[in-house]
Amino acid sequence: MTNLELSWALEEMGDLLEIKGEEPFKVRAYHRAARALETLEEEAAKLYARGELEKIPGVGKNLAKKIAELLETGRSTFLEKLREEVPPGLRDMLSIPGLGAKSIRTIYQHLKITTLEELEQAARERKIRTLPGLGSKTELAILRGIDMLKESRDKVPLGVARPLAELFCRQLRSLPGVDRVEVAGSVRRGCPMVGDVDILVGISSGGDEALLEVIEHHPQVKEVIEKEENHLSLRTWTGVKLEIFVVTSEKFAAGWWYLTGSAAHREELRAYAREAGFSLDEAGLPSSLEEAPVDLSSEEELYSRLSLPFIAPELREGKGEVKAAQEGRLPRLVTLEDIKGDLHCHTRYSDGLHTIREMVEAARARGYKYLAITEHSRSLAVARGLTPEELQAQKEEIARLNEELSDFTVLAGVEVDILPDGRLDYEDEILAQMDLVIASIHSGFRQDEEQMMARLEAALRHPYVDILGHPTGRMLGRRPAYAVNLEKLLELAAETGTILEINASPDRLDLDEVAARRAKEYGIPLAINTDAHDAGRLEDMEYGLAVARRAWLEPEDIINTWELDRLLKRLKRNRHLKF
DNA sequence: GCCGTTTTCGGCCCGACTGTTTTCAGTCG
Repeated sequence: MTNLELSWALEEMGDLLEIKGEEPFKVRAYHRAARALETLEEEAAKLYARGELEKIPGVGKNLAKKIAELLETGRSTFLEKLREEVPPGLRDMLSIPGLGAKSIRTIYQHLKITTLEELEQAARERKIRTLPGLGSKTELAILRGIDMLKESRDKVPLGVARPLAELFCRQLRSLPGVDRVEVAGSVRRGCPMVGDVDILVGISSGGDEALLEVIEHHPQVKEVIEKEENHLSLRTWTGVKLEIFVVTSEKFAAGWWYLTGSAAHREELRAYAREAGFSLDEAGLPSSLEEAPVDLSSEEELYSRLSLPFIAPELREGKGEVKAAQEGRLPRLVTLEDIKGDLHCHTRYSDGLHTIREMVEAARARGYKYLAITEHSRSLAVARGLTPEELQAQKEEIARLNEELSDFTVLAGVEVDILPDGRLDYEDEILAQMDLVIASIHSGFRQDEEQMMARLEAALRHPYVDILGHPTGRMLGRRPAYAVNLEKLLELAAETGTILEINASPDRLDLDEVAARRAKEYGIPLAINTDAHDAGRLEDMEYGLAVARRAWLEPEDIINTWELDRLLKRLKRNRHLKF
């Protein structure tokens, strides 16, 4: 049994114990051990063979025994007993924001509901509000939560799908007879949530079954869903559906275009081609992977045969990109090479993992010219928000570091909380001394639109707030956006000159592409920030870029593509200064 | 449940917000 499977088993035990009403610290012990197993470098089976299971942090005598049983028999009597006591369907309900173990127990005891479907029906029939301790707000939260879960059902975040796709591509490339391997589909288009991962393999001679067999037995593969001569459909242990297609190399270019999609883009392009008098065969537009023509050298050629410039995969959504290409209005999309710095990250001062120096070194290694350190403010106690004194100390450390560095600038920033009443979590005098201020909402998510907008408006009108962080507060598949009126927010940002963030963390991607494109129409500058809590996560910039590119944004629209002095001049706080 | 002793028991992150009820329990970050 793999570490991941062990981790899932412990996770499920923890969840079921929680619903059962076990004491929170016991529940946490299971969850902590599950996380430890998930991130464990070595296979637990090897540790077990050496009698060293208890060396795993968070694993003691009891859990070691349960893990040992799982490793030996592939089953757990404890888990099976728990499943008998607690209907496993209740677990899904834990993912509904605002609904916890106690409420789930109440619902189960009174209504005998065990699945999300039954729960949704009960909520629609207004039965939840009749239960003790539950009311109409909880009922609404349930309906909203189930809606959100439905949207992300059978989908994984790009942050999971893309690394997995790249892993399989690397391994496929190393196989004999393979000329070329590329990611296609929604991963290539940079979609924030992905249903399946499409990979195209180009081989020198037809139908190599041995090739697909190797992949079938890859350790990441849990099951084979479907197997044909030139197509393999798999599910990985992490629940991702993988579609691998094999074509001969001369069909690769057309096949790659076809498989990248989207269906809407293919249709838009076909319609254009028909109208412009091209025959589709001549143009090389396949209507299936099998029909991919053999005489196409690249996607660029496909577009140029239609007298069009290359259309980047992120734009291929059938949202006017073909017409724009025809009229020469395609954007010059922002790329990683354009990015000169990151304006939102955390260090050990608050809830980050690394020191300022370590973060700065990582940013320099990426070729950046500047990095803003932006810790949490006092009220966010769980994230060890900084006191004014700690903030001052950090500012001094940053100043010392800047003296050392000749080719790089560290900005002393802060991510200040917008409190539920609209005030900011630091005094103005403190904010005035910072190089850069991000304001974000981390509490009071359930306020109604009026309260929320009043709060956001107060922050945007604040003279020292430069950037609004993760503007809608959504967490992909986990938490819906708070009650924000987007149009009003954009109007306010435009009016007050406040920069809006595209938070690049793959858990957030907030603003999303629709809002970001609207922001551009308003002339609002955007910042793509990773919000990195460790040095490695600075790499999340690529996910923010995917959003920006899908939003048709150009380097000019993104302030962290600008040189530092230009960026600083643009900040609200500096507009009165002369440089 | 685990862990580290103050070594076999007590602390473990804990305060704030929300909804429900009417003084507090449940949930969350």
